[in-house]
Amino acid sequence: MAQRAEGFVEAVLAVVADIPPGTVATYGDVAAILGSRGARAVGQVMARYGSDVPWWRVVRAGGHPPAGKAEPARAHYEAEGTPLLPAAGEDGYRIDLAARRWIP
DNA sequence: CATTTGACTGCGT
DNA sequence: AACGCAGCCAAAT
Repeated sequence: MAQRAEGFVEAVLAVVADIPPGTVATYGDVAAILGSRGARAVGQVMARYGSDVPWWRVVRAGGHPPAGKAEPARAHYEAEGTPLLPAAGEDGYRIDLAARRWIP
C-alpha cells in the first residue's frame, strides 16, 4: 500500500493539502519543509500527483504561477480571494507573496 | 545502476 | 524588467 519511493510524494501532497485557502507557498518552501532543497522535485510531484491537491496554492519564488497553469490558477485565486499583483502589461500577473506567503 | 526529464531557484547580462 | 545559464533533487525509463 502506501509504501515505496513515494514517501516523498506523500509528504509533498500532505504539505500542499495543509496550505490554507487564500494563502500560497513557494516550491522551495515546500521542499524546505520536507527537509530538501529539491524545488524541482516538488514540481515534478505536482505534475504527476498534484491533480488531487490544491496545486494552485503552490507558486514559484518570484511570485509567478505554475508554468503552463497560470490561466486556471488565476481563476482559483480570484475565487478564494488570494491577492494578485498586476504585471507589466495585462495578461501577466503574480501572487502577492509579501502578503499571502504561507509559513507553518 | 546510468541517463533523461521537469508545475524550480538564483545570479548575471 | 525580461532572458539566459548553471546548479540541485527525486521520479521515471
